[in-house]
Amino acid sequence: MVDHLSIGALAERAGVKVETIRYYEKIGIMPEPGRTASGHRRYGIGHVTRLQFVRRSRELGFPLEDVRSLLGLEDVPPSCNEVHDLAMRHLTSVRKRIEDLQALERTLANAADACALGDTPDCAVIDVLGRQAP
Amino acid sequence: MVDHLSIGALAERAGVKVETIRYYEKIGIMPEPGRTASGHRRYGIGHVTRLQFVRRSRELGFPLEDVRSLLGLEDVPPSCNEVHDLAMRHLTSVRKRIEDLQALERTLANAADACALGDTPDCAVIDVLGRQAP
DNA sequence: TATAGAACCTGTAGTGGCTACAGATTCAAG
DNA sequence: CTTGAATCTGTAGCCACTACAGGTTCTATA
Repeated sequence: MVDHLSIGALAERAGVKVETIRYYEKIGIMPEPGRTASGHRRYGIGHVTRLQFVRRSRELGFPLEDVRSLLGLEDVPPSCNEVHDLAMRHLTSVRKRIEDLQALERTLANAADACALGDTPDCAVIDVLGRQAP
Repeated sequence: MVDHLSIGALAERAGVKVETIRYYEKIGIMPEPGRTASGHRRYGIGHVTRLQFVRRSRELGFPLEDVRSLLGLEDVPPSCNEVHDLAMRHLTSVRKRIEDLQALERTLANAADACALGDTPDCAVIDVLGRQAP
């Protein structure tokens, strides 16, 4: 079975933009596909699966370097333990980002509330921004 | 009173890196300061206040374009209403990011849990990444 | 006063993860 | 055969810095 998908068809199937596919190829996340006589890329089902994997990993917030590891592009395909570790490290950083954003959300919401109530002489938001500590 | 702070002293006082200050100057967030005869920048208290405002705004996640507005660098200093609107729009986007990250966190945590329990034949994390929908 | 090393200067390139564009070629439908 | 869509390559831009190179100047100590 010969690869028959154009880059556009692959893009549609995997839910990724054409330019992104070419970018992934350039940085080695996607393998160089076959070409038609005139130079157009041709893809097969394996490429679809791989690209979907990459997309899903990205949606879950893994940086491309992690995706590289997950795909086994560094040395060998990673063991389940290695993958689990990677996922846990990522999970930790996601949780940290959530906490940071929640703190930020509270500060912002408080300032905006005070502003709406007009209980500071000037603008409460500007007020908060001008203060030293949160 | 003459400006007497070096860029390093300003950086320390405002909690911002020296390079960042020069960058802010280049893009017009910070005004061009006075210079010594030999060309070193000299800053005053006003610069400290302003830079702290910028830093705090950035810590609260406002993009530099918003900071520009908040500082009144576009046209006139913004009214309290305009600031409030800006803050609310930003708050909405922060809340959206929190929700997205929380959904992501659940998916990741589930996969990692399944992995730890070993209740999928292969690696549960890889499994999740390979799937179509969340 | 000599000197070492810290701090400063400018300008440029790199980061991550794409996205957008320019200018050319090729494909597919009518 | 023609037209318009898709593809090709290569480069520049996005955000908000950060890092570096290669130079000058300041400051503290001997």
